[in-house]
Amino acid sequence: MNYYTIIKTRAPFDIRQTLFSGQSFLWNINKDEPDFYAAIIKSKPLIIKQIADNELEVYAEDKVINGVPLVDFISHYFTFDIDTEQIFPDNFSHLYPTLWQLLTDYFPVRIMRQDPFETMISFMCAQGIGMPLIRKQVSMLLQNYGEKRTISYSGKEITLHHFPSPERLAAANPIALSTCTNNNHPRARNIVRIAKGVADGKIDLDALSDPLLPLSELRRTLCQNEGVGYKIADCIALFGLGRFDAFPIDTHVKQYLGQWFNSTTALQSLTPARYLALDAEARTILKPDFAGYAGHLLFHCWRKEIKGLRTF
DNA sequence: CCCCAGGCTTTTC
DNA sequence: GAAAAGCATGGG
Repeated sequence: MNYYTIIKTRAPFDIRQTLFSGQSFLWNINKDEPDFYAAIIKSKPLIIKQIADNELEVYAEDKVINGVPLVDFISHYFTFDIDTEQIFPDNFSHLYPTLWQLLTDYFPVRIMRQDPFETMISFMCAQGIGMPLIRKQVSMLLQNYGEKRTISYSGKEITLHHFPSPERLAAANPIALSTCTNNNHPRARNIVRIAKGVADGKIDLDALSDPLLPLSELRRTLCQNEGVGYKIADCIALFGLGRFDAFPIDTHVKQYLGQWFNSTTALQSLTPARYLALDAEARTILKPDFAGYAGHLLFHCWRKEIKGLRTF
């Protein structure tokens, strides 16, 4: 870690809540020093330490990451260009004053522009299990299939792992990989299969990153893969493809749509048809272009404030 | 043995 | 076509 810089954000930013809001399962908190966060991003180790509400210390090996100056890369990665208070409609605070009060604690949370493949695999691990178990699965994938990297930071050696490449997961034995998927064999099979698709170029994540691609088409393409339905497809779009209009609907989102926004559809079981109906409904409550971004803040707020669930 | 946890696929009407 | 049942695993 021979390069170090300070980044100031315009609005308050909470990296801890951001990293552990359930959008990323890659970043690790060092148990001995709970104040810094480390991960390998674009093959480059990064260490980030929050020193004030709007100030970060960033340690890297280079001033440039993925061909972009470090400060610009981090600003883009954590979407510092987005003002999270402004992503809600103008009349939102008047329509839902009690909710708005709860939400103010969550404006320092940002959605990250994560790697598409990493997001795809991570969220395929997220069906019907709790969030701590999802973290465990992804960290096991890193340990068993991700390239190991040791770095030194403040006099200590820290071990990190790359997220496994598509080629590496494509070559994995599904039975062996199932130790990383909660012993769920079908899930392991689907992960290996989709990794092969990406490695072969049959699934073109760069093409899917085109911001002009209609959301419905993007979702339809992603759903052609076994193990990916509407919800996972929308998560890949939102967290991995920078599509802040994508609005993933899971059990928690369904619950808050019913409770906070009086959706009657949300009170019924979540069928594909109702998924699409709720998706349309959410766009009338939230700004369509930022429905998913706002939805993630609502999701995190709902889980923590109302359900009292832990994310790590 | 029950239910729940950031769903998806197959069967059935 | 769409609703209902089945699936899959660990933890409380």
